[in-house]
Amino acid sequence: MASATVNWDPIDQTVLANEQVDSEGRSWRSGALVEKRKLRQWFLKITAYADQLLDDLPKLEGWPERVRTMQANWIGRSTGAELTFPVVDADGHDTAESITVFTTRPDTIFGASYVVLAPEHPLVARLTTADQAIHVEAFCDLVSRQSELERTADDKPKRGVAIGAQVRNPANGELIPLWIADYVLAEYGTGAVMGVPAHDQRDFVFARQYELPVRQVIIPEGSDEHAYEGGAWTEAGVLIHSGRFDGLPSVEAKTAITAAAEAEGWGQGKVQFRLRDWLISRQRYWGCPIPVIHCDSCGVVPVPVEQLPVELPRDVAFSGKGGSPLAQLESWWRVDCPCCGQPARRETDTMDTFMCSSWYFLRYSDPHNTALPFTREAVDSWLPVDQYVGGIEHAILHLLYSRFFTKVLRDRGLLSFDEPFQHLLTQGMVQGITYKNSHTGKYIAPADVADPSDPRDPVTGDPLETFYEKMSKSKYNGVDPAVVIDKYGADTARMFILFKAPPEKDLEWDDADVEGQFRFLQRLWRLVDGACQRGLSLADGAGDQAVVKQTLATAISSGGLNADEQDLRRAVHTAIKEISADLDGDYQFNTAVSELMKLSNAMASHLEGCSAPLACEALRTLVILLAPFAPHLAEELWLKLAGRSEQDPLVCRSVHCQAWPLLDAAALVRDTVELVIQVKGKVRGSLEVPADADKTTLEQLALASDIAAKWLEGKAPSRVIVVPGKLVNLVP
RNA sequence: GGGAGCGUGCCGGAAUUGGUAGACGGACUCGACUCAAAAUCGAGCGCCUUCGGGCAUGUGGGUUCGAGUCCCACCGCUCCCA
Repeated sequence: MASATVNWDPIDQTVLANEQVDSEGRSWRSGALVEKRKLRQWFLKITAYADQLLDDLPKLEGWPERVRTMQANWIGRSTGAELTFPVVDADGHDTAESITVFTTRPDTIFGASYVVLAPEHPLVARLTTADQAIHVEAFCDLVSRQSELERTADDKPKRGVAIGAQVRNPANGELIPLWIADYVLAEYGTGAVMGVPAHDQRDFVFARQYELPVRQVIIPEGSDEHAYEGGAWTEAGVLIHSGRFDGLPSVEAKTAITAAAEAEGWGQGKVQFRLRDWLISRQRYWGCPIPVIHCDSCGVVPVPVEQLPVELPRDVAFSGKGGSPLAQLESWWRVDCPCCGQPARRETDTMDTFMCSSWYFLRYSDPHNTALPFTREAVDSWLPVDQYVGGIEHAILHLLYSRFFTKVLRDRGLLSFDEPFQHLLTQGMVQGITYKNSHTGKYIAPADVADPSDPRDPVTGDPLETFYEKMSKSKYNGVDPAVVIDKYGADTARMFILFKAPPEKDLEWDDADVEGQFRFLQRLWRLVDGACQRGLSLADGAGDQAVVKQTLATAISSGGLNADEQDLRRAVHTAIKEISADLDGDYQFNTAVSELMKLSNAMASHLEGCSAPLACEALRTLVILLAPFAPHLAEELWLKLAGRSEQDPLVCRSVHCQAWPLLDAAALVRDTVELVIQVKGKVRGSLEVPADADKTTLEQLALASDIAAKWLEGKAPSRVIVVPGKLVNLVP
């Protein structure tokens, strides 16, 4: 528990963790502009795991690169040094006070021309001189009303004020002024920075504004001094004006100056993280109560194990006014201290919602256990999760917290793995069609748009902007899957969603495409219905592997398969191959559905020319391949084809209990293939050639072709590239 | 400003990882069926063309027999961090 400046959501009347405040300084839940407040709150020490959380990211090979990058940025490890600047009195003598700054550029210390404190820094009040007090107070007041974003954004002016005191640069003994400025934050590092205008852009802007000296101490290697017109020189280089470090490359100077500081007692190497401890206190009713009791004599006492869990009261009144309802329910919070028995007070803060979601997946391994959340045996046998699916919005909230919990539980010996999720799929969002009147700025509901091909404002008649955007009530662009399910059924809805876009991309919801998917399913029904009319049936295992194998054996002795049969078998086994690959590994459901469409198209043209066993193989395969995508229709078709008789009580004969079709690679082989003839890399035509022709044969065929005669004009090519089964490239 | 990713027909999107760009679907056009419409079926559908072909995957270069795919620079968009 610690006192800290926290993010306060004025709408929800609760505090928030840093991860829950977006880049505009707004609450992830309410959207309110977050305020800063000083409160005593509970934290989890996630910073103790900062190194591990960062260093283990490369292990997560099944995660999207960008999620790993986002986490790395969020943790934000920077290596540098803490350097101490003694505060001097009016006569220039060192006092007992000193300012410690954090910097990633100890190599630039000889260029420090001032030191800046955050306005909230505890030493500000004590060090401010009398003549500066009024300015300092006014400035601090101004800054307290600014958001973190306003204070630190690059394009915002940097403001500050000198507080009157001076410090001594420990590297060269120079006396430099002490300032406070809005761009220095109390929470980051030590809340103090050294100002090196020549080599830091913010310091440069600040120094120019307040006419502070700019002294260059690093120059580009092998070049003259850098002139300060554009701004600070922030790249690596060679040191100058740095005493005994002159001539040293800046990369080496970082270590050398840090070592000197350590030896002489004015600094030390330091690794700094952007990650802060996780603030978990919430002033809400809904949440798991933080299980501690506050006793005047014993202090903070954990609720004894036998009294856990602490349950929320049911007789609570929701006033809707500020603060937690629990704090207003004395009958709930008044308890006796478990240590001394004196009257004490139960903690009324509850835990952040992300606490529970950080380990819920572990509970799935042992859901009926009433004594423990899970046993080690159960959790180790089921976890880590093979494939996790979630939105990109969890990239640094839930997915970082869950990793942290897993590592803590591992260190407590409660489980044996380092990372909770092996593969991560960040699925896209459904976006609805959105109409906006750009003159009035108003959004128009699709139902009010009379003609979607020429959308106009029903009131003003203005032409409307049309685009797809994340669904939002205020934009009237929500889509209700229930409407589609009612009209077309769940199978159509599923097929549409899977086909329209790859899973990690946003999906533009378009009613016309839903209609198209519905047509495809109807086409499948007619295809199977037609087959049934012609007497085809899957009863007694017709069309399964063994039967087909026998048919093929017989066919070979009696002249082989006809053209329809060959084409159909190739289509069937291509579909098996492609759909199996699409479902395995990277989930490419959109191309899997398109393969189903191709198979259905091939069946429409070839089914009637095939013998019954091969037609049945195609029908059986189609329906089984369809089953994961359109489970209801697939079962109906299976029933219709008498794969399962209606009276058959055995559920195991359902299409969903059938073995996945096996690929017969021989079916993919063609007798002849189309050989593309290129001349100088350009396609000039193609030849029908035997599939098993060797390189020499292909070259000869290509050279003898009309295409070669026409384009080579009788000359022999200087080079011939042959890619068997694909192409021949003739280079004149 | 730093980082990550992306850029392909009218649209959503494919492309065995360097080998016929535009699969599959939507939209659109034409035809068949129909009194008519819907549905269904068939055909067409990147651009230009003197009908030989030429040009096309954001732009400009490069590597290669061959580049949507690899390399360099630039432009634009999205997200994350400032």
